[in-house]
Amino acid sequence: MTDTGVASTVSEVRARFAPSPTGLFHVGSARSVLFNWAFAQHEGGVLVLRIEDTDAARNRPEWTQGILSAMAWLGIEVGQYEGPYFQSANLAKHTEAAQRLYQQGRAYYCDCTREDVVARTGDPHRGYDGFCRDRGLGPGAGRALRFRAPDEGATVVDDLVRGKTVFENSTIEDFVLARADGSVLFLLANVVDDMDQRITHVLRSEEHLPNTPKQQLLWEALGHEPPAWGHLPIVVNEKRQKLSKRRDKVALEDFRDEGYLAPAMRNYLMLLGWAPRGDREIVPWDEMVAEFRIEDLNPSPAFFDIKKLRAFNGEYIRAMPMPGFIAACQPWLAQPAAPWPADRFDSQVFAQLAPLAQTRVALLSEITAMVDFAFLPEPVIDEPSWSKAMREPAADLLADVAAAYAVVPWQPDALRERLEAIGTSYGLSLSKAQAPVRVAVTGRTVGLPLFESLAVLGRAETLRRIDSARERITGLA
RNA sequence: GCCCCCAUCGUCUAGCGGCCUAGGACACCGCCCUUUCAAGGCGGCGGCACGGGUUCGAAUCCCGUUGGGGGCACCA
Repeated sequence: MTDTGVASTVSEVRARFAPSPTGLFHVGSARSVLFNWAFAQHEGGVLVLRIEDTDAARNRPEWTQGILSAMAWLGIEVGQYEGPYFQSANLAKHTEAAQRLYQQGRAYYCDCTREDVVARTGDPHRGYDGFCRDRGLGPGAGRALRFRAPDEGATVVDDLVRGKTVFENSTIEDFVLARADGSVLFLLANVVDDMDQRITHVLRSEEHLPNTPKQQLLWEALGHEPPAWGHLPIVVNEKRQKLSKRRDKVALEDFRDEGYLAPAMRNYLMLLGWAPRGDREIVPWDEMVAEFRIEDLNPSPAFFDIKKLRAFNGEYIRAMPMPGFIAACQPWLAQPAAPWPADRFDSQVFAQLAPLAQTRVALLSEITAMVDFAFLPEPVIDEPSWSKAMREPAADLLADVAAAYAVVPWQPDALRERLEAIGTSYGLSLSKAQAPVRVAVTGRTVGLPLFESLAVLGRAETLRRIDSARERITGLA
C-alpha cells in the first residue's frame, strides 16, 4: 500500500462525518460519500468510512445505524467501516502524538482561559494571542496543549478541486491540540487516525477548507507527507445557504420512503457539481465511475432541486421492466401505506393496471392513488371533479351508459365505442362524454385510461358505481 | 471584524483563447398525438454579474469591484 499521488497507487479514500443529531443521512453527506466512492472505484482504491464523534456519551448507536442503512439503500460499498474513534484503541495513539509534538517543541502548554484571551485582545473574534508561547509551562491541571504555528511563511493547500490556496501562517493561531484533561481534539485525532489508516485522499466538504492548513501543519510536524486534499462544494437550499437539517428536507430516508429510487437518487446527486461527458445526464453508475475525475468537479455550490430529482425518478421508473416495477410498488400496496383493506387487494388486478400506471407515476408512493379505485369498496369522490363532470346531461348520459354496458361485450374497444356513440347522441366528444363515467367509477377526473380500467374492474362493479352515481345526482338535485 | 471559497439561462451544468449566433437537462409556455392525466414528438422563452487589462481574438487568462457563501471553540 503506497501513499500518494498517482492514480494507480491510491490505496484508501476517506469519507468522514459526524453523526447528525437525529441520525439522518443528509443528502449533502450522501453526495460527498458518493463522490468518494466513485473516486475510490475509479482509482481502484478502498473507501474507508469513519463515523467520528469524540463524545462517547453523545454518540447513539441508532444514529450510526440510520446512516449505514441509508448508505446500504444507496448501494454504497464501504470497504472499511470504523465506529466512533474515541471508543477505539486509537485513543492511545492520539495522546502519544500530542506528547510527541510537545517533546519536539512543536506544542506548548497554556493555562489561559477563553476569558483571559478576550480580555487581553479585546476582540472575541481574534483568536489566541500566543501569551503562553514562551512561558515554558509544563503539563498540569488546567493546562491545555497548543500547537506552535509557524510565525512566518505560508501554508499552501494544494486542492484537487480548487487548486492552490495560500494561507499566511501569521493568520493561523496557536490552536489547541489537547484539552486540560488531556483528551485530544478532533483536528489532531483526525490526522492521527488518517495516518494510522494510511489515508491517501481526503475528499470532504468545503466547510473544512479553513481547517486544512492546520491539519497539514500537523501532518508535517508528525513527519508525514500530507494526503491529497479535495474540498467538495456544498449543497445549498433555494436561499443559497448550506442545507440545514432543521430548515430543509434533507433526510435520505425520507426520500426513500416517498418512493424515490436509489439509482435515480445516486444519478441526480452525482450531477450536483459534476457532469458526464457529452450531453448526457441519465447515466448508469458504472459509466459514471469510469468517467469520474475529481478534477472535473465544479467548485461552486449547487442547489438541490427536488423537481429535477423527481423528473429523474420518473425516468428511472419508466425504464424499469414490468416485473421490477411491480415488485418495487409492493411496499405501497400493503398496509399501512395502502388505503384499502388488505383482503381487497388483488395482485392479478394490479398486474393488469401496472403497465397503465407506470408512465404516470414519478414517485412510487403515487401508485396507490392511481389504482385505489380498483381495491376500495367505494371510490373516493373528489368533490371538485364531481361538480365539474356531473353537469347536464350527465344523469341522462349515465342512464344510457348503464343500459348499454349491461349488455356490451366487456372489452375496452367495445366499451369505448358504445360510450362514443352515446356521447355523439348528446353532441359530446368522447373527451367530454367519458368524464361522468370516469368520476362515477374512479371518483376523479384524471386517472388511468378509462376503458382499460373498466375492463379490469368488471361489469357488475362498474354498473353498480354508475347506478350509485346516478342516485347521488338525483338525490342532490 | 479577520481568514478563505465561489460567480455561464430561474435551477443543475457543457465550455478549459478562435469550433459560441454560448450546447444539454429540469422547470415554464405553445403545438402535435390523445378517452382524462401522463408518456412521447416538435418548437419557444431564457444566461456568460460589472469594470479594467493581456491578446489579432476572451464566457475562457490576469487585476479590481460587486454580490453570494463558508470558517473563525479546551465542538466535530
